[in-house]
Amino acid sequence: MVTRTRFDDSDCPVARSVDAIGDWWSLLIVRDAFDGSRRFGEFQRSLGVAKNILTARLRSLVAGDVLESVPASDGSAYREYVLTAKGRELFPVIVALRQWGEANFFAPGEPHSQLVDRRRGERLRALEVRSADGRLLDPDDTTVHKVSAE
Amino acid sequence: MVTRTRFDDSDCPVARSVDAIGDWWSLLIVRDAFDGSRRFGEFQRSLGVAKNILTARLRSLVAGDVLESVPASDGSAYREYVLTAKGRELFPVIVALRQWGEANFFAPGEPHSQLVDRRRGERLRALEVRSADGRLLDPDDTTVHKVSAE
DNA sequence: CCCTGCTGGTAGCATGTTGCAACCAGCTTG
DNA sequence: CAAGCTGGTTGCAACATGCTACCAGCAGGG
Repeated sequence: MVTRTRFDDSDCPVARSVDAIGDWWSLLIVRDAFDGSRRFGEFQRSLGVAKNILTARLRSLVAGDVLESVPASDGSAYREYVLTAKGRELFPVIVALRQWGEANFFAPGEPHSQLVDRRRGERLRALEVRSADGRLLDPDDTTVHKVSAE
Repeated sequence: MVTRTRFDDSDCPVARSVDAIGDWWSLLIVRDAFDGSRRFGEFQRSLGVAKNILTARLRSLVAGDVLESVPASDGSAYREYVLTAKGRELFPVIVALRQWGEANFFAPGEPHSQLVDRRRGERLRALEVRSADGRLLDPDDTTVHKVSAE
């Protein structure tokens, strides 16, 4: 078999997530969905992706219950793609990638799109990994357990 | 051109991040690196990836300054791959993906690897997106600004 | 030093996936 | 009712992925 390796049976949640999002177009589609895009054409113009690819990605995101296809809100006969509850839970993932990109791929002052708090127009606080009792954690402060059953 | 589309000149930090990490394997390599893997063979056994693919991914991660290649710590003549500072900053991304996967792809009680606080052995707190002044934010509480120069 | 195995790759080939462009059917608006 | 939008599908060419075989340098025992 030469198909792309799948990770949907891995016991690592990271692997299953990566498998579900499928590819990077999918993540950018989700980003645009958070940003308000709903229609096929909106995604297509925003991303510049080929339409057949977009079709395939939207289908797989719908199949994976990240997006759902609903009747258009403007009353026309077309359809719209909106995030499901599961899809909205990807918000921290997108924010984390955004903050990593901002910190590492832009020169100081270089123009870029920025996610801000709507109420005050300010940048967001950097994401923090914390323990159950609230201590700030570095990678070294954590370890991976195999949980066989609980 | 039929090469995979690149996003390294996009003005969206999410797109540049996606471009830098490149593909699924890369993210799993980074996950393993956080988990303590250092040697080519460790990554290869852990991921089950073909060696030519692993070679290419390691090279691109090194080129992207996510990993660096250093002399082996055991004194042998081989090399090891360790996360750079930039690579360690991916920690929230991995944690976010892990939490999303845990919440959405495992039946209750289904065995899976789990990231825990080393000191207390407890699961981590869920990541929270917060405003600069500390309010908890939903996706709807945020909006994207184009910043032309600042 | 010599043989054997381990480590970390490279080379070649088959297949899958991506990207582009062309095409098309159903809306919908003047 | 005709022209253009919307949301696709199809075909083809190029590239990426996966598998297997191969191979060079190190390591360790005898």
